[in-house]
Amino acid sequence: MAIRQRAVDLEGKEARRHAILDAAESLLTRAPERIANVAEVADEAGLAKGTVYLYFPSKDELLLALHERHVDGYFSALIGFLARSPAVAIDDLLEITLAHLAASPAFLSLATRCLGRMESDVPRETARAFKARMSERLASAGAGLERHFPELAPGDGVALLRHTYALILGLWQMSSTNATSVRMPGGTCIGEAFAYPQELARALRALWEGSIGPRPRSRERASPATLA
Amino acid sequence: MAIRQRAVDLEGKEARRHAILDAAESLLTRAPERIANVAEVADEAGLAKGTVYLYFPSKDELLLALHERHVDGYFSALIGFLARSPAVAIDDLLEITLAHLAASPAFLSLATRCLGRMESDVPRETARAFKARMSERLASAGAGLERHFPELAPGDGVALLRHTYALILGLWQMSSTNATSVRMPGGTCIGEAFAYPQELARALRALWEGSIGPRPRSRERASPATLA
Amino acid sequence: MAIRQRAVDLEGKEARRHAILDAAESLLTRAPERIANVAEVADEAGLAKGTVYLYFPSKDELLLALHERHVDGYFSALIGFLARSPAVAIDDLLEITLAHLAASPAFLSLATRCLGRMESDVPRETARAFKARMSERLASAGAGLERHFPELAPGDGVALLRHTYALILGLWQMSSTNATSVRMPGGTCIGEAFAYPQELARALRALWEGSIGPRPRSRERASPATLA
Amino acid sequence: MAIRQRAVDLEGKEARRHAILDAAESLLTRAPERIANVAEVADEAGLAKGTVYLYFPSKDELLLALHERHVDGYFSALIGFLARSPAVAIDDLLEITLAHLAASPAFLSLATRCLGRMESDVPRETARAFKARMSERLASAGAGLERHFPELAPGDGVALLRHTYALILGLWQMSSTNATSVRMPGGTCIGEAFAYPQELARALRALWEGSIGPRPRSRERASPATLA
DNA sequence: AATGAATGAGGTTTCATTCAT
DNA sequence: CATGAATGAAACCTCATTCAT
Repeated sequence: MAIRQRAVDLEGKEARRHAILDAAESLLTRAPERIANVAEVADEAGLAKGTVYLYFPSKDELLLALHERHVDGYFSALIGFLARSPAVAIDDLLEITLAHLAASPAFLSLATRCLGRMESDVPRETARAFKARMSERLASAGAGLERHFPELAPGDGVALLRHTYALILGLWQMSSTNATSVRMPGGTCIGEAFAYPQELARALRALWEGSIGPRPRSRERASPATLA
Repeated sequence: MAIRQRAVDLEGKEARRHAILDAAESLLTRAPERIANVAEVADEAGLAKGTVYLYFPSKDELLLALHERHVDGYFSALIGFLARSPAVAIDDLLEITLAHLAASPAFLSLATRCLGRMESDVPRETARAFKARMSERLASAGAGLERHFPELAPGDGVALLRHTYALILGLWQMSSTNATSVRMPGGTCIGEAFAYPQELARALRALWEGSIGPRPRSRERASPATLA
Repeated sequence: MAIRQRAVDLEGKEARRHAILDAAESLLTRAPERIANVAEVADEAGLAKGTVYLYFPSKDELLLALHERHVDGYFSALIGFLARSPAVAIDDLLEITLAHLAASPAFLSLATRCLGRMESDVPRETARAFKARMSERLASAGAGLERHFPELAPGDGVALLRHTYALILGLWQMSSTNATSVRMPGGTCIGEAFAYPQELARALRALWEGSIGPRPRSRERASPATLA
Repeated sequence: MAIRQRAVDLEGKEARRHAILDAAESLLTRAPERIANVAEVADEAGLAKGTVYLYFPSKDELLLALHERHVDGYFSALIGFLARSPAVAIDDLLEITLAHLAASPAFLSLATRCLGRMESDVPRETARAFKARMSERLASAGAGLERHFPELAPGDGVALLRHTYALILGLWQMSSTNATSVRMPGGTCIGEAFAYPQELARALRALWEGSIGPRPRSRERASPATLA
């Protein structure tokens, strides 16, 4: 009974934690050019400002947790797919990636900001813990990758995923100029800018082919799904 | 806090602008975990706070200008090297890249923060202008690259450089946790982290080989110069 | 700088709002030659700077609110008197006016500064709202005036009050030269200046007689109460 | 020769002084919602910032000098008219007044701001000197007025003018809500606001009639010239 | 546990004025 | 005389965090 009560409480706590993250995500998606303050997040979650601090030790940790939820979703999908599928092609991974970015419009924008803040404002220990969890995910997904691609020596899978994620991030930061979403109008380039999804597809294919050797492009997915 | 000399002519003004950037850079290098405020920068430059605002319209623009100076230095070196050299190997480019990062310890840290701020705080027009200048540099260096690598179709050079720079950035952000410099003690990994220079070399080589085909490694530069 | 008590209910909040205005008024009265900054006001109220901003959106609005409290007091007294008294003589109104100015030494000085700022710095909408509330008060008091003076056609009461207030303001501005209060030593003129209360009495009497016809001076109030 | 040279210099100085005032006036008229800074004034006058300080000891004194030029123009016109005309009617004075305000759109706006600043920021002595000069003008014009209106006892003319000017000022401050000019569209009232020229005419007539007795309205000038 | 009032450090920017050239 | 670069005081406001209720 006491245990059950505690479980209920824990469940309730976790649910509220997620509600707060949902609120932050919602605000971030709705107004991507700015980062909401704690009062707004609390308000959006239907809570008082102080309550947020019962669930997150600081605003930075809240944002980091939201970012981590994004990352988690992405890697879960990746790991799940690798576990499920008998055969995996590069384009499959690309598709999953782009689909995820389209589904979480705030992902890269938040990632960029979180990483920017981690450069200075986030406490060392917090950042370390975050990196550690990130490593675990990478290791897990990397192992899955290695199962499918015999070309990959042990450890090469993690590295490849690391490079992949680095490209996803870095390319976004070069393309986004207060860009609100990854949606591209018809996939066309405007001016000097470039279309993020197309460019990412291109870069990742080069990276992967350079890592595991040239792959024949799967015919039916010749052009990657346009985002959004 | 007396001025050393008034900047009367255009030349002197440019010199003072650079002196302010030098001051900012110096502070950034000395204390990488925080970003100095304008008063500190002014002080470091031996000027008054208001004087800084004669040369930069805002603190953000000051930081962006410093970042741009870094970028400029890197791409100038790249372009210069491509123009000078009869033959260019992948390892040459890698070496230049790593050398530059080692010479500007604040480069990637600042880049990360600038990009983080550009996601929200920097005025749209400022960010746009920055991206435009960045594009020019990329285009110039990309053209140089295409002259050396006949495998590259027109436009592929710029894209490759873009991907390169994206990797440099993204990988840094995955590795740095309040890391102060790219210096690595003996090149060994500590804990979950990974050695940035080695990892970057590996990733770039994959990217480049995936883009322009496999290259034999030049023998005399088998291992990239360790950063310092 | 500890708080005395938290303002939890609406009543307490209103009280705190007034406490802040009291603090501002106190500072203004004590040092009329300067306008305190927000930190000083907060300090005087025993609050933190930020707390002031919980009650007033900006410093200008704080000052305007104080000014409005002055105006409100004056017009309330006027309206109350008009409602209470069976018969009203010009000298009664004059007396109320002068008494109020004496009781609020900061009134006209603040009014002058507020109006000066409204000419430029105050946001259009703020100024508009202020004027609207001012109009209401004038209308209310004007109606009361019309009830007592049958000579006044509908609408003439408001106009007369408007002119009255204009004279009060304008004459103050011509007389005050860093004058701290309306107190005059013995009512005598010094140098080129003139005695504000006497001059105001004279001007208002002319205005009113020009508006509602000549009135016999009430004998027992031949000379207006000297201000103190 | 030396004298002539000096005279030329003095003339030149005076001319430049006026050029600076012209510049300030021009800016004030062009953008009435803000007060230009010294750099802008200097720029508009085709001079350097520092040069302005060779002709005016401070910005406040510059503004005050401009304001005084306005006042001077108004009283000169008044005095001139009183000296020239064999007979003077109230409407004549009203017309001159309104014409002047229309010709100097920045007059009252600047006056309001100057008086607001004099309440605190202007040095006591500067303000005193300004008031003294103002008194002289009033005395001179007041004497002229007394010559035309035998109803006025000695000293009453000055007082009447003082009250007149006070009404002009005070009424303006009650009407202007960032109003840019005294121009009124067709003389109609909008909302709670009132038309400054009409209201001023009404108030001044009441004041004057209360001071010198009822006057028959001159027939041909039944309605005062609309401003603009 | 929840609230939201209070805190106050923290940083940016403006601009009148000075003074070296 | 003229310049305009340099100064630096002055003031505002935000918002993450704390803590009394």
